[in-house]
Amino acid sequence: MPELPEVEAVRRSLAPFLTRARIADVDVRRPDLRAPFPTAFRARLVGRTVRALDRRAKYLLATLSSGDTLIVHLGMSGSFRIDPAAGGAKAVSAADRHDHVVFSLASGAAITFNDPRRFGLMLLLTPAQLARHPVLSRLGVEPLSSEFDAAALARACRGRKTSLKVALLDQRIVAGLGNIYASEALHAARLSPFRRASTIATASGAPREAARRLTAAIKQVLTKAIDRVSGNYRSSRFRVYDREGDPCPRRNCSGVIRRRTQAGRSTFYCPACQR
DNA sequence: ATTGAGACCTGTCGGC
DNA sequence: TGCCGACAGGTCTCAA
Repeated sequence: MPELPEVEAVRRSLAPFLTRARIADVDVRRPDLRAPFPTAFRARLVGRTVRALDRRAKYLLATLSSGDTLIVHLGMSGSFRIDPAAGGAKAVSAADRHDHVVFSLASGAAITFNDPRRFGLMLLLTPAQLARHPVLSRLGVEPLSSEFDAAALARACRGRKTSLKVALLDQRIVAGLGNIYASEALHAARLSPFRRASTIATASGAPREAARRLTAAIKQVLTKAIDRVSGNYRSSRFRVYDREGDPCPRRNCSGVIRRRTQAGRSTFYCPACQR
């Protein structure tokens, strides 16, 4: 499920339950996610209050009253389930074999982390560690922030010989884009996924027209996706992703969506209107 | 320094 | 029905 829009939707759904909540208990059922669990994980969480729940790229960051930050990455298949558990009558949902961590809150609510593929990650960092931890310090600009503009994208792509699509998946270039929205944004910007990334910038790194279109497309695609995923809106999935063989959804384009592999991942694009 | 390939792990789907 | 390969929304590590 998780690229930036999905992670943001998860953040929004969890925030009302977690913000200012006290953690009453933590049950780690499977500690073997992508990285080993922090030592004393439970001891450092129980009794703490969650001050804020934020997001950076595809990471969720829960700031605790102790000053530590709990970092969660959903990997490919991670999700959270909320059991509001109105006091007493335990209407707790059935346990699943991929329920790996259960956070019990003082309110009686339970927040369960489920992740079949176990590519997810949990870290517990002190403020000093947070400031320099590689998973965060290597991330590029947040695409929905005002810092992200055509100049920033062009600078990041300058001199890059990889394809534009592969560059968009690089979290150092745009933090939070994944395989679906990279394809979607390139289609919206009418840019070929196979172009060299460097072609959106001049030799000195200044933005070309393509960089402006791509920046706007990324912001628009992500913003719409957050609305859709958050359930504010129901629209029908994606314009090109997983639509091989369908007609191009662009008005006045008679192309057909194709699929090709780049860096081991599927890219969906319209050969007629993406240049 | 970049870049691509492979690895991690489980589930699902289509074809035979 | 059962088996098998291909594939899946992510990221890390390693070798060229």
